[in-house]
Amino acid sequence: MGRHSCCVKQKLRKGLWSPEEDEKLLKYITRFGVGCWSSVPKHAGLQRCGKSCRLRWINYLRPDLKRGMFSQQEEDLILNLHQVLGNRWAQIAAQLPGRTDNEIKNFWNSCLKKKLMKQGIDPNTHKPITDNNNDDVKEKKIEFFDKKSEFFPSSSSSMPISAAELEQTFHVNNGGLILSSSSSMETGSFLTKSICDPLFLVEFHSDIDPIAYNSNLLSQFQQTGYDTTLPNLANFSDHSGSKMNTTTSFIMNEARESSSTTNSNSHMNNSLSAGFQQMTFEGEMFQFNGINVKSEEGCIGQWEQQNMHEVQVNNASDFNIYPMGSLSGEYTDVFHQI
DNA sequence: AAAAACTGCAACCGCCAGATA
DNA sequence: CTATCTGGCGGTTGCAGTTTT
Repeated sequence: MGRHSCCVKQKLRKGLWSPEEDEKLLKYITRFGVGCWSSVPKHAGLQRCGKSCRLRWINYLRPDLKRGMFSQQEEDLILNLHQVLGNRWAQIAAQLPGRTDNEIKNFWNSCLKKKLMKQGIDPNTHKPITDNNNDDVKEKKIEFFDKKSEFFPSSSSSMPISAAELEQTFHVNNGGLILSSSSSMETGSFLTKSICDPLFLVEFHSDIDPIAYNSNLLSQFQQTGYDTTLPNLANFSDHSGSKMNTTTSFIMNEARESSSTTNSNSHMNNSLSAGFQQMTFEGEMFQFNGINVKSEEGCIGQWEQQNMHEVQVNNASDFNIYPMGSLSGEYTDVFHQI
């Protein structure tokens, strides 16, 4: 009650730190280490409050800070972490070595937030911005900026004619995996679907053997009733931004209870009958969860009674893989014929 | 060239929880 | 048990540099 702010005392300096002040603080911390911040100003000869010293050290002087722009990988990670954690900047920063909560918060507010809004995504919920507030409405469509040539540089002559011709909607309650594009998604229409995933936000890094990853980390979920089938990651890109060149296949866990809304214009034959659904991708370019991929000739994706969805693809470009877990919500699903 | 608007970011503020007297 | 102190956190502000008018 009635507690004074730490900087209330008249003699304490405020505002930007001078190089001299930085030097004093750096010298002191280097020599004595981080301890009681309230005593630091006195011992270091600074006219600052302890809180200010702490902040200056954490956000600027700490030797392990990473400087410069955020990489694409960092940006992707922040987006995914924010989707799970919300504005818990300290927790997000803990996953990004060398970055501070303040830095990430600023980056979010000045850049990422605007980016998402430009894409028609609510930065708070990470869901498409809707015309109404009815949470029961599962299918939301967003029109994106017409920058098709950026995203599909090699197939401009066969661009989608309209969103109506492209979209295929269905609900999924157990997606099993989130695949997210590393570049911003700027064309076409998005549809949302529910997910509940067995893994919790683990990134694949280049130094992780994806096969070992599958076998080791998935085992703990196999008693939970989740179907833990995951893609063969050996041929997928790691998070370094390299591209997948080889033909590969993956199995996508699909809905436990699935329902679909078919669209006769779609290239997919997607039926609700008898619990068996099949999607055919015959050498087509399409997007899967924001990934720009091309299916192999004659490839058939099946969405069967067991709720499995298998698609063979090749020539995917620029994507990252995020297994997410213990998360119920909605995420974007995209199927585009190019 | 000058003023206004915009942007990025460092730093402050107030609140909270845990520790301590 | 209560009051106070301290560190940590997220929201916000204000400044300096840049871009636009």
